[in-house]
Amino acid sequence: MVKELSTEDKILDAARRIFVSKGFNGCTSREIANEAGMNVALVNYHFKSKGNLFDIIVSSILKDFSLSIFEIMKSDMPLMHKTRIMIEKEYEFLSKHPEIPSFIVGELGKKDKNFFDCLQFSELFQEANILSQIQEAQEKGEMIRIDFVSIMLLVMSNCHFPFMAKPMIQTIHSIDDSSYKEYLMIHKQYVTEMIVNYLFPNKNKN
Amino acid sequence: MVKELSTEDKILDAARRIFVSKGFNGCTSREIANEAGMNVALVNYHFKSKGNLFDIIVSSILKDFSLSIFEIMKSDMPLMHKTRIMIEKEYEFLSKHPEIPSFIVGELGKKDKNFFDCLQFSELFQEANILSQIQEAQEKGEMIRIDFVSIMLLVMSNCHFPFMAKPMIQTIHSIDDSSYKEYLMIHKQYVTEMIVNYLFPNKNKN
DNA sequence: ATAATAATTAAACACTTGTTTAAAATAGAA
DNA sequence: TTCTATTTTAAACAAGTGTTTAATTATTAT
Repeated sequence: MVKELSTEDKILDAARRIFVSKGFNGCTSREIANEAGMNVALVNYHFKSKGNLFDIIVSSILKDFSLSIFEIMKSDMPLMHKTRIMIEKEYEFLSKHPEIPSFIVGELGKKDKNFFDCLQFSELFQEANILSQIQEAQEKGEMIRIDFVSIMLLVMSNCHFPFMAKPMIQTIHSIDDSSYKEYLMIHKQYVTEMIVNYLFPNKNKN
Repeated sequence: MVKELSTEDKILDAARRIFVSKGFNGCTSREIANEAGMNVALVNYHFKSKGNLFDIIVSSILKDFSLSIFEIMKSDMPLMHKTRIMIEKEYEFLSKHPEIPSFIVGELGKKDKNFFDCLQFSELFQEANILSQIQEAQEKGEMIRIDFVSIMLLVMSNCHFPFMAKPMIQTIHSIDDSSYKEYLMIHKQYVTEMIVNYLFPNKNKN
């Protein structure tokens, strides 16, 4: 028993698939309508324009993208463990949505509109207890002195880039999609150890 | 005294600027011709088509992109120093061409054609003495056991991503281009220490 | 059932796209 | 100069673009 999606949801699903894989300028309204199995005019009937539809998809993606991270930030875990889990969950999320990093970098960088504003990072940081937790760990000497945004940049660099670099790495290694997934799981271990060792140099070995 | 470029070079320069900042589908032949200060038909007279011009630009960029790295690989330095210099030079190159990482990820990932083939990585690795150097360092216990491509992925992740993430970080930090450049220089230090500490855990502190 | 509203369609609209054509301008060689 | 080949231009071309219109179908409320 397949549950039938509403017309709007069908369009949103199709639009997300196509926008993510081809970009805003790499696809047409008709292509999205066709993927959703319906007429072109319906896309503009339910959503005002192609640009408006794109904005909706982008907000949706950015929301998904930031949700898992902030859930972990808010959680009540020791900072080192939190860092490990953050990397773990990020690889998990990106394994399900591997095109998102390339999409964000490729589509959101060159637009005039700034999509990142809507994320309201600062407020979310305040809400999470992560900032005071970092300060505390640094005062105790458990963590090196480094600002929060740099930490996030280190984590994101090592989580997102391996997914973006897939075409290149696959060419070098001559491996298929399945083998690349395995390769990513090994790389995740390297990344976790590297970052944790760097941020928490005095940690107990176990 | 300004030296006048040839028509073809003027078109190539304009095409590179526009392709890099807007992508293949984000710009038009007329836009490129206009940027070069000439007629549309001239672009197709000197270069067969928009697609052909794009291919030429991509090869040129990929060549620049891989050149500096391979020069360092081939050089006669101890492995740890080589790693430091590689990160240093990569940040230097990307500071001059900050849009290249986003361009490569955004444009080369979704194309049917595989642009990375032409780089012939394997042959270049053989030519450089880096592989045997790594093996030697690992047998001596100076370097952890990790394959070369993973090392490169670690280095590239931490060099390229910070340039791609510029729009996002600037939004979070509310900083201008100049401050972001300073921020990158600090981040480069973090990255260098983190990677070198991880790859060469028994190194002498100085 | 009937009227009113919403959803869907095919067709058309005005505009931009990459590319080509044919004429004009320029340069070089005889 | 005159002839020839190359370079440059304006104009046109067919195809594709996002969007709108007007007519048709489906749904809902009375």
